[in-house]
Amino acid sequence: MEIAPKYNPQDVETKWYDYWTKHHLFSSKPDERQPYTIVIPPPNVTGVLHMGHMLNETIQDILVRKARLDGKNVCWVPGTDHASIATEAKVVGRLASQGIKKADLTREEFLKHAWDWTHEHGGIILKQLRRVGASCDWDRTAFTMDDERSRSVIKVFVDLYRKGLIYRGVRMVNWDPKALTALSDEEVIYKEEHSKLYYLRYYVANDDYAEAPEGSVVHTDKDGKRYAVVATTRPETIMGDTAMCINPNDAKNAWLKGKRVIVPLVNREIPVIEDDYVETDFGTGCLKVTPAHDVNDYNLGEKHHLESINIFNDDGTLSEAAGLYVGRDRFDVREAITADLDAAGLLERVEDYTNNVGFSERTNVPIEPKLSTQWFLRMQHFADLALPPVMNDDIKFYPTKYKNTYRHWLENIKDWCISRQLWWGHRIPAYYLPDGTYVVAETAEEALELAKQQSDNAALTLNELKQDEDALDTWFSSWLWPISLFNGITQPGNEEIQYYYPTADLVTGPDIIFFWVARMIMAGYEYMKQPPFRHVYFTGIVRDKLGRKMSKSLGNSPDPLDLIDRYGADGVRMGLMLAAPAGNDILYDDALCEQGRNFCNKIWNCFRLVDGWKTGSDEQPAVLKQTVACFDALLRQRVAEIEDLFSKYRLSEALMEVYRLTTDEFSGWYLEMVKPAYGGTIDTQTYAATVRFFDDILHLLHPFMPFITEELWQHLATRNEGESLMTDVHLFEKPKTDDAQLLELINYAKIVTQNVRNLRVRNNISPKEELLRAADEPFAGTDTTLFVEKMSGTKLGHIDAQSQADVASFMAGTVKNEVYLGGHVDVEAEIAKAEAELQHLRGFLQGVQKKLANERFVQNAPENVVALERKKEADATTKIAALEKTLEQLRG
RNA sequence: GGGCGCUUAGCUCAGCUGGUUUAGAGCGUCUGCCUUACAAGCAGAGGGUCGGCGGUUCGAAUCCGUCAGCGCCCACCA
Repeated sequence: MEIAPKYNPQDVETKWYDYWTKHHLFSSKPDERQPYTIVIPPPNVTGVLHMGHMLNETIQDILVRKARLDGKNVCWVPGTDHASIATEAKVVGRLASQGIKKADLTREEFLKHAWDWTHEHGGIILKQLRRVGASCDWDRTAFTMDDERSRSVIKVFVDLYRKGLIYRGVRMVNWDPKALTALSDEEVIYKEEHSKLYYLRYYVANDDYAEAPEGSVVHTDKDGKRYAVVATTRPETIMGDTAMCINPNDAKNAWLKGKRVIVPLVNREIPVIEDDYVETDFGTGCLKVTPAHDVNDYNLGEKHHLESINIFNDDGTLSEAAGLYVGRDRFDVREAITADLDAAGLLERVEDYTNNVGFSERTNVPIEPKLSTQWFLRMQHFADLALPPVMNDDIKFYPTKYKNTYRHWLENIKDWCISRQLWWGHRIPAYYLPDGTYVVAETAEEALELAKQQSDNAALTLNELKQDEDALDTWFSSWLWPISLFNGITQPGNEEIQYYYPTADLVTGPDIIFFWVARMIMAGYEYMKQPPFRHVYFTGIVRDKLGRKMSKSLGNSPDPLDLIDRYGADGVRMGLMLAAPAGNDILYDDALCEQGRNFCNKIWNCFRLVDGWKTGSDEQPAVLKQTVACFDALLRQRVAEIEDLFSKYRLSEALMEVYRLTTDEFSGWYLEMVKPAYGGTIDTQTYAATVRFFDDILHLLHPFMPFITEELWQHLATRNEGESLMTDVHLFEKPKTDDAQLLELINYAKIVTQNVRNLRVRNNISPKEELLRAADEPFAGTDTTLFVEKMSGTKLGHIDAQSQADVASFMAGTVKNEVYLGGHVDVEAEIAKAEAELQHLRGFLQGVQKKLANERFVQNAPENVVALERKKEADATTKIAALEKTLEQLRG
C-alpha cells in the first residue's frame, strides 16, 4: 500500500470519529469493571468553541482515553448549560433587532423565542467538540433545563425550603440595570476605576450660629452662611440622601452635632447623625447617607431608622422619587448634576480618585445596590459540609494552591441570592395565595393542597394561586450536575448513580471555583453524603504569546476549528498540552501547534519506515537481539515514568516524555539501529519486536493524539471491524531488575556515539564511514560490544597510530576511547578541547576534595553521600590522569 | 487593606522530603547536511554566578528571614 510521505489529518479524523461512534465505543453502561466518570463542565448552550474549551476538553479527553486503555469503564457525560442571564440577554437582543420588546411579550411568548433560539444555536458547540476528538458518551447528552434536570432542581428547591435552608426576604442585593435582575455576590466583578471625588456643600439649616467647639473646622461662604462639605463619588445619588453622618469623636465636625443640613440642589433638610462607621480622616469626615443605594448606607439607615428614598428605576434611570433629572440615565445625571451643582456654587472642588466599582459579570455594566425581595440559600450549613473534605484531601485539588482560595471563601461565606428576575431558567416553585402568603411545592396541584390547608380555605382554586415570577440562578442547576446527570435526585439510589458516583475527575477553570466547584461539593454532601468527584484539575487561562488574555477586541483569539484545519486535531491538542501545566496560564503560540503537527509527521514516517520492511530470516543477529533487549528495558522505564506523571496529573510532562521516547529513542536510535540496509531484509524476531514496540508507543500516545494513533494502529496489524486502539486495554510490563544494566549500557553507548559524531562533524567525516575505535569496554560481552559499535558507527580494535593527527580521544564516563581518524585530526583543536575539559575537571576535583577535607562533612554527612564524594574524587582523578596523558601525547 | 502564589538558559517550564559527577527539557538560536522513513527532517554546538541581600547547615536552586518585581484571589473607606 502506498503511504503519503506526509500525514494528512483530514483523511483520517472524520473517518475514525465516525467509526468510534458507529461502533458505540464511547458509550458506557454499568458493569463489573471499575467506573471512571467525568461530567463535562457544561458550556453555554448557545456558545461556540473557543481556546479555553479546546484546552479543557482536550484534558478531559486525555484522562478519559487513558482510563479506557487502563481497562476502566469510562463514562464521560456531555451536556450544555442554559446560562440564564447570558442566553436571555442574547434573546432579548435578537428580539430588539426585530423591533420586539421583552416587556411587550408574555412569559410564555418570550420562552418560546428563547427555546427557538436554543434549538437553533444549541448543540453547535457539542458538534464542534467532535472535531477535537472528545470521546463523550453522546447518548447521555443532557441540558440543564431538560425535564430530568428541571425536576431535580425543583425537587431540591422544595427540599431545601422545607429544611429551612431557603428563605425569602428583603435584602440589599447586586442589581444589574441592564439585565434587570439581581445577581449573586460572585457575579459581581470589582474593577479599579479612575473616577472623581466630588466635594459638595451641605448648608446648615436654620443655623443658630452658636460658637463652634474647639477644633471645629467650619466652612463659611461669602455671605457668612455655614456649611459642611461632603465628599462623594456619586453626586447623582444626593436626591436619595436621608442623613449626613459624622464620627462622634471627630473634633473638626463636632459643631455639626445635632444640626440639620440641606441637601444641595434638592433643598431638602436631613439630620446629621453620628456613627463610628465614618472614618474621620477620609475626605472631610462627613458622609452622605443614601440608604437605598449603598450597602453601608443601608446598614446605617437600619441602625438609625432613616428613611430610604429609591431614586432609581430598575434600568438605572432616575425615578419620579428623585424629583430631578427624572428618566435620565444615572451616568448622564452624574455629569449634569455636577455641572448644575457647580453653577449653583455648591461644588467645592473635584479630585481625581481611584476606587473599586462592581460590574456585572455578564453584562459588564456597573452594579447598582438595590433593596429588594429575593430568595436566598443559607450557606453556613453548606460551608460546614464542604470545607473539611477539601482540606483533608478527600477531594484533591491540582494544583493545591487553590485549597487556600477555597478555604478563604468558605470561611467568609454569605448567603446565596438564588432568585433572578429572568424568565429563562427554572421558575421558582413558590405560589402566592390571595392573602399574600405563599407555599412552596413541586407542582401547582401540590401547592394548591398546601394552600388550602394554610389558608383554611378549601374552596381555593388553582387560578387564585400565582406562581413566583422569578427564575433561579443558573448555578442552582449546575451544582446538581454530577448527581442529576444520573437521575440521582429524582431516583435516589438508582443503579447508575450508585455505579458512576462519585465521579473521578473534574476539569475546570479556577474562575468558577466558587460558582460551581464549591457548590457541587456542597450539593454532593447534602444529597449523596459523598464528594461529587475525587480530583479537581484546574486549568489555566489561555493567553496569547505576549501573555494577554484572549479577547475579541484584541483579535488575538484563534478559532480552534481553524487551527484544527491547519494543524490537525492531534497537532492542536499536542500544541496546547505542551504548554499547559495544571493551574498555569498557557501562552498560546501557533509554533506549538506546528510542533504538534511535525510530531504527527514524525510518527507517520516511523510507520512508513517499518511498514516498508521486508522480513527475511528467522535468525536474529546478536546485535539486534541486544538492541531489542535494550529498548525493551528503556520502554519499561519510560512507561513507569509516564504512569507516575499521569498519577500526579502532570499531563504536559507525560506528553513530553512520550514525545522524547518517540522522537529521540524510538525513531532516533532504535529504528536506526534495526533498520535493514537498502534492499535488505529484517529478521522476523526483530520485526515482531519492532511492531510490538510501535504498538506500545501508539498506546502511550493515543490519549494525547487519538486520530493518528488509531489510523496507524489499524494499519499495524489486521484488525476486525469494530476493533479500536481506543478500547484496546493495554497493560504494560513493569520495570525488571535486570533493566538497570541495560540502561547503563544504553547510556554508555549514547555517550560514545555523541562523542564520535562530534568528532565526525569537527573533522568533516561522513556519518557512513565506519571508524576504528579503541577502548576498554566496560560492559563485558560480544553482544554489548556489537551494540556499542553499531550505535556509534565504530569498530572496536587496536589502533596503530603513526602520528598524533591520526587519533582523537574522549572520555565516556571514566573510560577512555580513542578513535582512529587517519590524519584528519586537528591537533591544536584537540589540545584546546582537552585543556578546557581538564580545567573543568580540576576545578571539579578541587571542590570535591575541599568537601572531603572538611572533617565535619566526613563526620556528619550520611555514609552514602561521603562514599559518593569519594567516588567522584576517584573518577575525576582517573579522568584527569587520562586527559593529561592524552595531552602529553598530543603535544608529542 | 488582607491572603495566596511566582521569579531557574532568548521563550515556556522541570528540578519532589537539602547531597546523584560543580543545574535539566522542549522550543528558538548558530554551524554543517536535500544521507532513498520524515528538510514538517538529520547531525553537532553555544547558552544559566537558579531575582537581590542576609541566615541555618559539613553542604542551599531546594529550608528560614528580608527587600524588589510580577500575578491571582478576597475586601463596604464614601
